[in-house]
Amino acid sequence: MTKTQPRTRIQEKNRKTILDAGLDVFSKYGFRGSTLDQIAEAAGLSKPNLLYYFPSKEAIHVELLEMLLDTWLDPLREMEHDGDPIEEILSYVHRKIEMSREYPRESRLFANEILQGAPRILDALSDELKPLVDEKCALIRQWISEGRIAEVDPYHLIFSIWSMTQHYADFAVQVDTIMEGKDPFDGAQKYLDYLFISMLTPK
Amino acid sequence: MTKTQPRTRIQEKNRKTILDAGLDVFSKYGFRGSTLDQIAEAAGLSKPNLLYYFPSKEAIHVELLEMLLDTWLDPLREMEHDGDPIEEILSYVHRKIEMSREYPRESRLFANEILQGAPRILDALSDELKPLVDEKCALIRQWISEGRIAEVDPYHLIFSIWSMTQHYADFAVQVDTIMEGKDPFDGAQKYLDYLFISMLTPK
DNA sequence: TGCGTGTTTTACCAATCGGTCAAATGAACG
DNA sequence: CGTTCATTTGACCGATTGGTAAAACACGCA
Repeated sequence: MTKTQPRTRIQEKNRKTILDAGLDVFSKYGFRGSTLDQIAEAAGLSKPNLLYYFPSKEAIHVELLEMLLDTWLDPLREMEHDGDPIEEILSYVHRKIEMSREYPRESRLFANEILQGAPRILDALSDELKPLVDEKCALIRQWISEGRIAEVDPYHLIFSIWSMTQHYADFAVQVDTIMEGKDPFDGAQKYLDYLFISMLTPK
Repeated sequence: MTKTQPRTRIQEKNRKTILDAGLDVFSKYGFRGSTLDQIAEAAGLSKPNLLYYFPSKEAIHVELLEMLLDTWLDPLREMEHDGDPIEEILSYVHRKIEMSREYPRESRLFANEILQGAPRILDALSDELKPLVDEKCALIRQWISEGRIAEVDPYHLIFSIWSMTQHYADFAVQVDTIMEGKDPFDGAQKYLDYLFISMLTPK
């Protein structure tokens, strides 16, 4: 089960180059719509050279998805019982916004995979994502029962955080067309803060 | 500039069948990831037969996008100056939710196009979508200046409506995995009502 | 210098891609 | 019936697809 480690410095570098190029292409066109030639050109390598480092197109995609899932759920994991509930939720929103700003390609890669029916990630959604979401929803319900936040459906609360934050990465072209040059992220953070404070502060 | 009308009943029927099959395939795999063979099989027709009704793969895609845009903006157009601002906004949210429930494929087709950089729709975004959004944002600002809704950024307000409502169509696989069988739309509507009333009701 | 290992390229393959064409079929009508 | 036009099909095309094989190259090291 241990992953084969790159042995040389050049292998490490070229694998990273290929994965970065693959992220560029896959995040735009999805798995089926992407070609090895595109990835090869983006990486500045020849197509057979790609296949020297990865056994197949799918292997590149799978490795990208695995790397993605590893880090994608971290922000949610960090939402914990300790502090003030609303601050915990706002921090989670901030982390998600920051990820959309810093890693928009990863967000789009995920969106593309889900749009295509999540063929290579569905098991991970059931085995990793769902239990984590269930756990955090139980935490949110506890906050509600303690009267520390307003009574909202925790699942839809999480969906709304995901959708609004990832929207700025996944639909960046549309957002940029409408906002015309202005950076959307600062305004988004202020808006989302206000939104969740309004909704979650107990009456 | 007038569109060539189908002349016979059988043409009308087959064109509809092809467009429906194209919507199935394109909404899942995007333009580049979809093949004429897939569409032909989904339509129950032979590939050359498809090309008897449409000149090319792209022509099918373009016609789908044009049909989509025609109806996609209607819910926003209906948001008007007349009634109570919060009711107007909630009605818009309801219409958007209903479109995600009734036409999830159209939502995913749009999402795929935007993810791929909107190559066939970017002009329409600038020429049709942006002016409409600008107009409605001016309306929202007027409501704010009249003190009838809380002071929120109208652009991010619209983005948040789009993202949260379309999320239930675009990420249906993920939502279903987490909600396990339960219909998400009823809960979504209740949640979104509460969210926007909380946020928009003037203090 | 030569040797072995790791890396890259050239040439190539079968399968699939979007699309064409001409022939075959179907249906309406006198 | 025969004619005409709309429809469907099978055979095919060049380009592109993911992937392979083997030779060429690069480099460290004795």
